[in-house]
Amino acid sequence: MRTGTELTKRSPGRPRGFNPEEVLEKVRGVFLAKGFTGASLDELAAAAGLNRPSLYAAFGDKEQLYIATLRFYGAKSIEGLDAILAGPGTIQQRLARVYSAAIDVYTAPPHRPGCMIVGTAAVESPTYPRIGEAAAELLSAIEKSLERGFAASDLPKKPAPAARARMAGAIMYAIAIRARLGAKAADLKAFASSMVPTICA
Amino acid sequence: MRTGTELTKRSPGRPRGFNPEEVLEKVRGVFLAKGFTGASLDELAAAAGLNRPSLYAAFGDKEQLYIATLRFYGAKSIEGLDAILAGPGTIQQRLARVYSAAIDVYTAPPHRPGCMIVGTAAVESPTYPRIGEAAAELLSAIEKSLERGFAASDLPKKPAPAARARMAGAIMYAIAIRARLGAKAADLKAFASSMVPTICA
DNA sequence: TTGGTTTTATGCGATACGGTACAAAAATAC
DNA sequence: GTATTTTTGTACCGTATCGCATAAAACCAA
Repeated sequence: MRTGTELTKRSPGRPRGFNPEEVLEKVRGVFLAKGFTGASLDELAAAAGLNRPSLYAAFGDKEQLYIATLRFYGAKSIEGLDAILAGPGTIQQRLARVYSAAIDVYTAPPHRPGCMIVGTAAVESPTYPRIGEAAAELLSAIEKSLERGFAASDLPKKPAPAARARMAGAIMYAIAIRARLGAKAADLKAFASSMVPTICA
Repeated sequence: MRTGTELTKRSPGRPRGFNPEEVLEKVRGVFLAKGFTGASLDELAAAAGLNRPSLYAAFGDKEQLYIATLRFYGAKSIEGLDAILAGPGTIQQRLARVYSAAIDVYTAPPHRPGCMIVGTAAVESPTYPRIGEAAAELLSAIEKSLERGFAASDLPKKPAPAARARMAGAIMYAIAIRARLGAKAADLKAFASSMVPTICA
């Protein structure tokens, strides 16, 4: 590849040996399994395939790294949510697909991690308010996505799409909690299926 | 007081200088605010008003102390739940009272701690399976209590009381999460009020 | 080649943590 | 009173932790 075709302007000095987004994805697994306080920088650096000073230089301290990971994970999740809600089928079918996909992720072996926001960020909120704020923003964004889905559906406008979204979000968070506490995917899917008609009533 | 009137038979050796249940109550505040991993034995011992060896002798290691606290807290919560559900009024009124009381506790200053099970136990489940098991048992007991309330009500038997209880529990867990992430009590109460008719439909 | 700049890698250093050993204290049993 | 038993308090040990200091490595510019 010729230099002129490269869009990324290379700054002087030694280039990074890693892609920041790939690092966030690898680090996410550790935070998701162990939580913010339970994850050590050694584990995080090992999972990312680099050493602590590199992590530190790229993302700042552990709290900043966690928040960056949380936001990255949240953005990806909302993309997936929007994609399913914009897909084919009735709103009931799409909502059921949202829950099914979420439950598959939440109950993935070996850790049944649930959701990173609900399962790991919430506990830190009193001690690390910035984590709590970021998590609250993400839950709000998730409910906004659901609200768009309901608003674009043919459901009656009472209850309001925002009210349906709060309810649908609440069911999602509860599923995430129960998944992390060991609930079986089949039970969670049965519960979700039973809730879809109620949310869409 | 004469020795004969004392029901508790004193065993030989120096008596304890503390009441175990009172210690669990004091320790609960630290676990609730900081979580299991985030709470240090120094903080826990200081909150309990005793020193680490005494804590250790009475309750075992930190994990056992946390689980004892969690079970104690859960039992107290379920007592309160049963009491409200056995009180006067329609099931709708009683359920609304349950949520209102929970929200008052969940949003108490200064930490807005939410629920200990949802807010602090869930995160530890992958790393400390016994904590996860204890937490799952408590959620199950909470839903059993709700189920008893619905079964004893005059609501139609379809949906089944157990299904109503799962839904009511899910709403409770979601409220606990949002409380810990900073949601205002008024917003949570409005949400809970909007859900009561749906749960009791 | 020489100099400037940024990223790596090793390693350190101070602290905090969980858990326990050990001796003093406070009660009962004889 | 003496012995026994249990709890209490201090002090300690080994380890894990976070964050950084320092120097080598890898790139660009001239």
